[in-house]
Amino acid sequence: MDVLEGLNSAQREAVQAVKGPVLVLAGPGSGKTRVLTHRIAHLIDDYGLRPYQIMAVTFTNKAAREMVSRLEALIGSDTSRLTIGTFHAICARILRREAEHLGLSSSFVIYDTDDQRRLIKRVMKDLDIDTKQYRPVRVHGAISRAKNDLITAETYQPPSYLYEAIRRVFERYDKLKFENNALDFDDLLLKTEELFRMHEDVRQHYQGRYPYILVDEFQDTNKAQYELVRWLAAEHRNVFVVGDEDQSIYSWRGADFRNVRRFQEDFSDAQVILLEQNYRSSQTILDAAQAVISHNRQRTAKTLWTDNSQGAPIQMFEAYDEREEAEYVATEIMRVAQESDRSLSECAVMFRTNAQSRVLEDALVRHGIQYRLVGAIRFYQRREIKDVLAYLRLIHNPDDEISLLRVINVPTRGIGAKTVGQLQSWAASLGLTPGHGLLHLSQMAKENRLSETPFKTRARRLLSEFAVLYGKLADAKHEHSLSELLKFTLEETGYLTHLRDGTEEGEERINNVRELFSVTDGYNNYTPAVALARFLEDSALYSETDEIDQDADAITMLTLHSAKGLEFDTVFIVGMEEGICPHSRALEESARDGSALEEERRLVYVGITRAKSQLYLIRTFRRTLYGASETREPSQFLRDIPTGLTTGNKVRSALARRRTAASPERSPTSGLSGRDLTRQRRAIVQRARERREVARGGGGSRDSSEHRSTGRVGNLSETKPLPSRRPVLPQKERPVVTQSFEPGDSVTHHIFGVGTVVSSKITGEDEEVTVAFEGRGVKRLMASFANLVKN
DNA sequence: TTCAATACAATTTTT
DNA sequence: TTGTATTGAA
Repeated sequence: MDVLEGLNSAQREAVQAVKGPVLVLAGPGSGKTRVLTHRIAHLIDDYGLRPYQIMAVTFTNKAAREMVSRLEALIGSDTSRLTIGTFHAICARILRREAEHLGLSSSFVIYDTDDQRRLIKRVMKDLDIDTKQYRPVRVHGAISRAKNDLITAETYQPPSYLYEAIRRVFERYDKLKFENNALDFDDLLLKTEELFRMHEDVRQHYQGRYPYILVDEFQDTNKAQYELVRWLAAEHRNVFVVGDEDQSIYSWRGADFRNVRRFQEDFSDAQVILLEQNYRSSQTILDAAQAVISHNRQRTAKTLWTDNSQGAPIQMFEAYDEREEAEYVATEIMRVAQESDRSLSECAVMFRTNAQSRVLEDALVRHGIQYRLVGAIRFYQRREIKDVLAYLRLIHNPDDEISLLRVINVPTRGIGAKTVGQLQSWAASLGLTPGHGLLHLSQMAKENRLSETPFKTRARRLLSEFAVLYGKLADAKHEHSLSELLKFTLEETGYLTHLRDGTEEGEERINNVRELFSVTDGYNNYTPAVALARFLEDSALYSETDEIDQDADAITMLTLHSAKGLEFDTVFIVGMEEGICPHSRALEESARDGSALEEERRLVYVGITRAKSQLYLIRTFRRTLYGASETREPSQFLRDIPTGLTTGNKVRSALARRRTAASPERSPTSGLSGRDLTRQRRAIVQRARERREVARGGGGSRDSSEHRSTGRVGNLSETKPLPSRRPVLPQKERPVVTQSFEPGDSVTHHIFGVGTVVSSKITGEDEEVTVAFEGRGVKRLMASFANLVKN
């Protein structure tokens, strides 16, 4: 198949510019992903490159996966040798291979934001730095930003004496992290850059290995990433970067769209190709987007154009308050869906802050509209998942103190701060990390040498019990498959029992943990040790931001940030008010420096350009924020849009608004006082939520797809369960409880062997069985997990 | 050590 | 208003 077929001339040019540096400036909806995949296909099919000579960097794992599948459809040849991934994933791989050059162990774990903050807090406590004056979050931000700029603890120059404390934290944080055999997200980039800079032979190896490099979303690279690209491309200079300054919305994470300019300076012979034809939006929408973004000063002007028709005017609406706003969105969605016979999946509601989603959810539930909330609480950030992962990480890497501290008293074992402190100093006195100290302790316990330790009776007992438990888990990693290890860990630690607190939330947490098995099952082909390492790596770098299932008949609710890269037929942007969009923080900052406001404008630009044919820009007259209700001003960005492109501009009088808000057709419960109305509505939402619970929990198939993914999915009905939204691995059937156990029953467990049932009780959907195993002690097991067989 | 009361702060989040 | 982190009593 001809990979050039169906491409316009600019796209074609970009695909065929094989040699030398190329910069593609790609407007929204201009087919840049298409260009990237077709270019790779061209390199392989027509140019005769081997897949392993190409490195393609994307910004999310999801984008990488998408590119692979598109590519496979395009060329059908083997893509497994291609290097496609995020900077972080590619760097992690390189670092593990080259660990020895940096004095690292290749089994390092990767600390996420949460781990980083915990460690920073600890460091601040150690250094006796006031966490009120210096917020750990801020300190972390400062350190992370420095690292993104390739600044290390040694080269960090405190901008004022206030920052001297931060420098000290930075130094100790890095040192401790090293002792924990861990790297944080930022280190992955920083250390790889260091590797290339300090080790010429290594650098040459990778330069030779990857003569062709492609980078997507180049406007969102930070300095570290920029330098990495520079090192890699220095030899062959076949570097192809794609970006759009106008869509740079992550500067607060260290991204610097000026890298686009920098690229043109550093590679002065770069071909610059503009993709200006928009295939996505109506003329009206494109015009509005251009009108908004043209007010930014720091940008290269572009001439976006489209062959698409003028399309419908942009619908403006001022609601009385956020409830009416939500109500309006819900009724409009129903109207649009009915009139145009479109799937709900063609609709999206976007907002600046996550806090805005709640009222919307309520309205959608009331109207029975199915929705998907992107990026609520991410699966891997859930407490229960992080706890379990911390156990596995500790099993993998005993030096990981952050993980140890996380789990040492979860479930509560009576090991508090004081005992932990004793353990730390005892281990330190032996020259061990606390994790290795525990392993040592477990050995001593076996040899009856606990009296040689300084711990007092209670602490000695509790600590040694935990040490023995940990020793057992650590031993188990060599024998069992990953899923078995996970199961063993859950059983031995009693973690699931700990979660089962009788609340529905507890059940949900248990289900989440169970969901982990569907992931670990995918690693069972590897040898145990490799499986554990791979799994930890993948889970650290994997975020299922939005496994958006395009087919599900549900609308999508998401922040403007997470909307980047997506498109919808109809888009609602709510909260178009000063203080929300642009956000008040940005307004404060822009008093000193206009760039914060420019980024807010880009955010709106991104939002607008997601829409294909219909756009709604909605604001309120009055809104309750942090418990206080205040009148609001329309967003300044609305003024940028010519009135000729819009409709519904009339602002009704305050009186009329109030009447609308309480009008009979909107409120079936009219006649009630405001408070009663609220109560009534709450009851309705509550009932709808309960129905949802029933739909998910009760009866036949226990598809828990809505828990598995990042976001929540609302309004699941019995008849239409959403398909699984975690495409990573196929879901395995959970063992169903088919037996019930009586005290005295003799049972067999595949790890613990033969035992006798002591007691059994039905809890929720499961059965909790207490069994005395011969020589292995008394265990409490979940019947659905344990696969107990009656003898 | 644990749990409940209280204080406090509050964007955005590709890794 | 809401969620989380810290503090103080049992």
